[in-house]
Amino acid sequence: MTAPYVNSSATKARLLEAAEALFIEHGYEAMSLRQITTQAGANLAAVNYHFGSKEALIHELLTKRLDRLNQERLELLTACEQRYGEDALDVSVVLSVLFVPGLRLGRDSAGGAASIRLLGRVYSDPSPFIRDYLHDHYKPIYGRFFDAFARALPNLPRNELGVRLQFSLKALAGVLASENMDELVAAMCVGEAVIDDTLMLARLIAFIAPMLTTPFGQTEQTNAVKRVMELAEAAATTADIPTRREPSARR
Amino acid sequence: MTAPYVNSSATKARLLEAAEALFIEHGYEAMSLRQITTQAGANLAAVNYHFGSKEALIHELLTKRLDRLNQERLELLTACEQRYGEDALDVSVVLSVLFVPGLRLGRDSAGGAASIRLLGRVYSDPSPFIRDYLHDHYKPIYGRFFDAFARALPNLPRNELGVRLQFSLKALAGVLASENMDELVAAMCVGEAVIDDTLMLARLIAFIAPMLTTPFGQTEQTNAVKRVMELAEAAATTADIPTRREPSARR
DNA sequence: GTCTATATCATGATAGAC
DNA sequence: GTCTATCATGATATAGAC
Repeated sequence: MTAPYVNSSATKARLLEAAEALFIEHGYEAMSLRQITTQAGANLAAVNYHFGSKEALIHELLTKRLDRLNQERLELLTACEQRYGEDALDVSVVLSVLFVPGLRLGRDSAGGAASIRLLGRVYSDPSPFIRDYLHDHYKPIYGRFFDAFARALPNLPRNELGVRLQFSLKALAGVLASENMDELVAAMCVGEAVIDDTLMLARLIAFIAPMLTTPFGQTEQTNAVKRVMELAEAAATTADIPTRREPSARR
Repeated sequence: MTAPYVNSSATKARLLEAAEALFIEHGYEAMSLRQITTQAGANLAAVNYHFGSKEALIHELLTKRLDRLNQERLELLTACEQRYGEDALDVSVVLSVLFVPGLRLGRDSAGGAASIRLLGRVYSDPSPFIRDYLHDHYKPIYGRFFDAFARALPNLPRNELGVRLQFSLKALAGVLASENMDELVAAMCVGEAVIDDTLMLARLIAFIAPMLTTPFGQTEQTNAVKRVMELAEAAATTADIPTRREPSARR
């Protein structure tokens, strides 16, 4: 019911399809109207006729995908809270709520697993147009999920949670944007009986969750950094002045 | 001694400086020769005269920075192994060895903290030219650090270590590429007496290390994913067909 | 409504005067 | 070494034929 876009010609749909593939492959700046139209078997001017501009095309493309994605995320979070209780959700569950709709998005698309890379592209595309779009369209759900994480991590100050969320999201963006996600996923699940979506998401969450849940103190890391810094300083000085005897060494 | 580049005119140095700033700010594709030359106060043809092409300019820029950076990383790793013993290095120390030279790189550059963003740009730039460059110039040090991590994590199979390293590096790239690294770092260190490099690196390592050290099993995450998936399926079916009883779903 | 042809602009690169 | 002038190419966007 409710076909995705009703008032569109076949070429318009093909343009969206081609644009999505090229966006995933090359990013916003690097994809040209020529590539889009030739890959869609349409005329060069087709994009401007059907959408008005390149930006408008991408905007429609992202809106069609991400707005629905975020809507599903919100509904799923509400459903989880109603089912299990607001304060009973742990970090893994909230992360699942964020990731499961992304997987479902990839399911009904042509690309399949490639649609997850669409998310990675969007998160990491350097074009300001894409950044602004993300900023605007993620604001509404950010606060909602922030609260969910805050309840799952009651001992974490809100400042700290904000920082960790920022880090986690950027780290996730880096992971999703990778060229060879498929190989990574395959290698990730080596030795497992079946490579299904559940396992893949579980591994991804097992990878991201520790960034949020790891305890506070970093005295161990501070000591490590200090020791290495001392060695680096020593090496830098002895590199210029070779007449030195200490075992600190210069290579 | 041995000045970095001896046979260069002043304008060539200014071109490199301007190119670096623009590369950090906008990335490879988005920076134009016109921007570079005007910002350097040079003529439009200056880049092609001094370097031969835009690619050659970036290549020289990156080589000047990253090759030295990686060299310092290798030397520092060797120094650490000699000082503390090959099998005594833990994950935090090896990560420190990777990060400390990056910080020193930023120290003597004009940009200061901006030079860390140079690394982020390089890691996340979508241009194939940059990707190829990274691939070629990081191969030599990858094996060396892989072995170091393998000794620090003796219970981790090599397959698994490879996957986790790939993930960690991509996550790090996502973090470093962020537009607002400065704010993040500031927020990251809120409540601390002094915001120095040591503390910043310690926090970064405390953030990255858990991805490598977190124990194996993900049954908890698998359960979370399964529960959320069930709710998602249920929501999807009831949304379209309110009169349905089976939980198997049709989409 | 759709596509052909074209306009306008910016890019990287080159040739040649000085 | 540096500059001006120019090239060929590819970018987005528009006018107008059918």
